[in-house]
Amino acid sequence: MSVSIKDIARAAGVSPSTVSRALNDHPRISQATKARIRQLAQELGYTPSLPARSLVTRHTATIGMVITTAADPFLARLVQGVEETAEKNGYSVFMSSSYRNAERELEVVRAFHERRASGVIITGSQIDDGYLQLSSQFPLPIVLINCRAYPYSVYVDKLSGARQAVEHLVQLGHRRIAFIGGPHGHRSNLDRFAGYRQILEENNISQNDSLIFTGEGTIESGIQAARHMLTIPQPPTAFFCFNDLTAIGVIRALQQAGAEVPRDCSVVGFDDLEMASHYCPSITTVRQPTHRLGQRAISILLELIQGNSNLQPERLPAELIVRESTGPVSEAGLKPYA
Amino acid sequence: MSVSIKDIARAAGVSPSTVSRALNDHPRISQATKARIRQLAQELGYTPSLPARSLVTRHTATIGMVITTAADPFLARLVQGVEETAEKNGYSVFMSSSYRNAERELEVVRAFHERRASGVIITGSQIDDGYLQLSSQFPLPIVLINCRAYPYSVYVDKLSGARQAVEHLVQLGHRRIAFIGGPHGHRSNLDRFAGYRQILEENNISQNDSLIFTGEGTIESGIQAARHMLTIPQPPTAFFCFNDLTAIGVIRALQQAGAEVPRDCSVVGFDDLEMASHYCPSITTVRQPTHRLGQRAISILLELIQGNSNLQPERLPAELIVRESTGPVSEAGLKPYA
DNA sequence: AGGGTTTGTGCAAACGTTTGCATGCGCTTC
DNA sequence: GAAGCGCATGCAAACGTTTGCACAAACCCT
Repeated sequence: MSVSIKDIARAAGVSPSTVSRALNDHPRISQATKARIRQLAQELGYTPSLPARSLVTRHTATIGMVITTAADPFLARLVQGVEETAEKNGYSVFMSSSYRNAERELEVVRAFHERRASGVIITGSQIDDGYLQLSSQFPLPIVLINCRAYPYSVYVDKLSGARQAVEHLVQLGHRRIAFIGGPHGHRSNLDRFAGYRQILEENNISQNDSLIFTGEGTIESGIQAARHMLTIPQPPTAFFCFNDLTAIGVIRALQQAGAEVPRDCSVVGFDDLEMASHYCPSITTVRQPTHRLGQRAISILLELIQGNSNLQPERLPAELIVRESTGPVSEAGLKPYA
Repeated sequence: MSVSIKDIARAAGVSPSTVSRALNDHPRISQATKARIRQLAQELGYTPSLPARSLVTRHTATIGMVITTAADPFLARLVQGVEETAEKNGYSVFMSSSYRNAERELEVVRAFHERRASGVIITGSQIDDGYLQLSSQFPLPIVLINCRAYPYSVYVDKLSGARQAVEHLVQLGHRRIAFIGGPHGHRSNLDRFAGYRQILEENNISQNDSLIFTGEGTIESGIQAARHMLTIPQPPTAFFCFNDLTAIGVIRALQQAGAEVPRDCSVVGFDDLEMASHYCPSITTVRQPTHRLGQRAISILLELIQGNSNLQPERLPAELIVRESTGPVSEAGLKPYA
């Protein structure tokens, strides 16, 4: 249907190869012919067919990106970081969502490979280093974000982020600090928990299992966590949450129970969503360098595409952002319901 | 680099066409051969090349989706709606972001066309019905979301949504209702404003220009709007906001100024972000049927792809969700600063 | 036993590009 | 004025697939 190089050739009275060369600015085509052909291409509304071209050049100039879901605030600057560098190197970036579903994730990677994408960047992978086994099925470069078990990856040092967050609470005088975790077994959750435990230990605070809660990283599960913590005999004076959504849920539930944050209880989130700085109270949180994360991911992928496979997981630092949701431990604190 | 149909043919001692037919389950290939070839394809890690196939079938099974930015909460269910129906019909959906930049939007559409996508769905278009002029440059089906000036589109009836919202405020007794608009000149903004004016008029409330504010649809601009409204002699008793982010900004600024929502002032948003139901107070807002919006957009696109061009813009209803941020008008109300 | 049908496979063209090589032409150079 | 050269262009193969047509072998029916 679309107009092809042959149509232009016919209209210009030259061969298809001349048209191709003219459009690619080949030195051995006369200026006159180039001008004429370009004019014609313009008039006929010609757009080259990348599939056809890629067949011979073996290059699609396409990067696939697997995201969890289109509305994840974590993606905003990350995708931007990827796109900026990709564009500079002549690649286009296309996204497709996995919904954190392993089957679907593989389906998406397969879709990219079928289209012969030059490489793939994956966030929130459910497969993780399983890709090492799948390399014959997916013989294209893959870079993972926040999976340090896979050799081609960038990850944020969440252990250090968690340490900073909990240390901040300890320095404010808190000793009964709840840990509201995320989906069970996830590495990023383990890192946060490890940081939490390390700081408690370093400060000779004994770990109290009733202060550990396994959530899902949603507002809803934050609400549940806080409500649960209000039922135990000695409620915590501070919450260290898996992410900002959880923190929002916690704050919400505490406020509904009549408590004030941070007067009666401190809350720390993780991620630094845009919302975190605008919530009421604004939320103390751990920021991941998402833009840089994207930049590094695409850089590693480009290296991989160029054949350099001598790479290691790259670590990026996390940063504590102190805002209004944390304050000195209070004497009153939370009153348990019952 | 990748293994091709020819490699399998060589290994199986048959011709490439037999391999192709075997893999496509052609009826005239013996079961024995099919089994042997499939086995081989599996072992060699063969994945068909869609670019090559599409060249002859003239079908890429690919839908492009232009989004504003990967983190727009508006996209969550919309993309899902698109993907579900697309998948059922054998298409994959890929997204790329325009950042609300006209130049970049065209670049993305061009990228999809170069890759011979079967069609494109665009949200937040800066070009709008300009695509009618560009149809020779982009001879592929395009469906716009929320642009009713373009014949192939689905849009939400924001006029009605705005009317419901403002009427709700009027029924609560409010008469000094501020309108905090979005980016100037946008159609969706005009609709909201029209609904606002209609309801005022129908209730014999004279329009007061000092209660009109042009914002940008961000939290920040909501903050500015509210701060400004606190400086005028007779502050509003209610805010009708362009979107939920603006509403959050407004609420935030009011609270910082010592006011309580909804006791001293009511606030209505637009969009029903997940956050809206979890903010404190939870936000009365207008919900767009985003999932349905996506479903209808892809359905129209599929029609278009099948050659049915006898279509009209389709309208979907908006729905008012009443929550905590609105209440009866108070006697005290907001006190102007100065 | 001979014609017809069915069954399984291969040949070759085509899709829209790119690109190495060949070719034809006009110009310079001795 | 012939040889050589550079310039502009065309021919044809190739990329990985699909598919109409041809073909050969095996089967069936009378």
